[in-house]
Amino acid sequence: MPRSSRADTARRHEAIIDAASRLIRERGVESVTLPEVMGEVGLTKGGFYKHFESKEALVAAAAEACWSEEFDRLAQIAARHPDDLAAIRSKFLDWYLSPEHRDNPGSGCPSVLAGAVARSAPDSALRKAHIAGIYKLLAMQGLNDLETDPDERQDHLLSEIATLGGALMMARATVGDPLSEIILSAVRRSLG
Amino acid sequence: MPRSSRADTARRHEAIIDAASRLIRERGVESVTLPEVMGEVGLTKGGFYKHFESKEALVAAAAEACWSEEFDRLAQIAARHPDDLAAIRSKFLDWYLSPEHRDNPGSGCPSVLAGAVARSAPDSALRKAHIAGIYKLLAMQGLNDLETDPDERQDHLLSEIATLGGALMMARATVGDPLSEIILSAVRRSLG
DNA sequence: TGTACATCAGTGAACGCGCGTTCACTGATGTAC
DNA sequence: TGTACATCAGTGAACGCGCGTTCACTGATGTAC
Repeated sequence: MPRSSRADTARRHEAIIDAASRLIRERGVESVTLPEVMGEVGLTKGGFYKHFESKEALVAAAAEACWSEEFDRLAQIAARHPDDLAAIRSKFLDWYLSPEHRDNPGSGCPSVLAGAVARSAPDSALRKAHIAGIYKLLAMQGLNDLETDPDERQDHLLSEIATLGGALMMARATVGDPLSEIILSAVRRSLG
Repeated sequence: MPRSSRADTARRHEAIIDAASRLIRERGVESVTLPEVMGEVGLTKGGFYKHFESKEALVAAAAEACWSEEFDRLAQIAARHPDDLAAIRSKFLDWYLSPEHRDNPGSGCPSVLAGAVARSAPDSALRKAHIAGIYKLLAMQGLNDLETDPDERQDHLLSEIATLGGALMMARATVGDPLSEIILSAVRRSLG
């Protein structure tokens, strides 16, 4: 199967990113292999380098896709509850702290990538993509300029985001034990 | 260098666990290799299997060691402020959300292993060790029997632990950006 | 619209590499008397 | 306390394996006229 049409190539390019984005969230950056990602799209590994410069570049693109998914999800919830910020927040929390989200990291929150980001080089494309994602998330909550000086609303928002990410991580690490569900519902109640 | 004395062997066994525990927290379970761990202790890789059945078994032992370290740290802080629970909590939070802790995962909180735990088999020794660690941490805070029914103190404690883990994870993922320090201090203020 | 040719997405074999694990061997340690 | 022997922690070469990456090649797609 030589040379594909431009449309096919573009479609496959996106499919590679989508597969990587899902697999990486499910099993971790280090455990996902290029042959596996390419196989998922129906291609052989040799062709990978016609799409990306390296595995690192793919991982960064996958992280971006993962953040886009998160923003789409937020936008969808917002569209379902126009002009009702409380309902939007509540529905988002319900989903975030649900067993469904816990059990499906492949289509879940980009926070699952935080460990890999932390271990990546200071100037890695992955790190840049992840930080950009966090800034965009904050901007969507109305936090456009971060202040170094104490600011109650900013402190509260950042804490809440940390709580969500931490709760998801703990719930996933304790799957199989009653603790997992207890964490999800405890945090859900705490966040009101 | 054939056969070592029992004392040397026991000392090396602990050294292997300590090295693994540090390296795994720094770079992730998948990125740490057995030759590397053994080299750290001054041995060759072949000898590893006289100490552990597999890499998996070492990782579980390393997780246990990592939790022990955490409990020692808590005990040390407690010893410095006898009968002053507020001071103990405050000092612990200061340390947990400090740039020093953020920048030294190798000697830091076991929460850094949560991702690997989540991806490990349902009955893995690593998962068991991690869950046992969380239960012991809760017991130290006076939470001996978890309730499925709402309980304000329990909800609050679990949320706080989630917040700490999430904040550490976010701060590490954003190192190099002002956001990292902002997260640490915002969460520190929010937790009072 | 048709023809000639250049482009380049994808193939599949090959590259060097290092992994986790096994194994025959070594020789000081520990044990039995 | 001394001697003879079994034990076993550690060595280093080797195992099969699969990784990320490279490359010569293929032939339909896209372009130029």
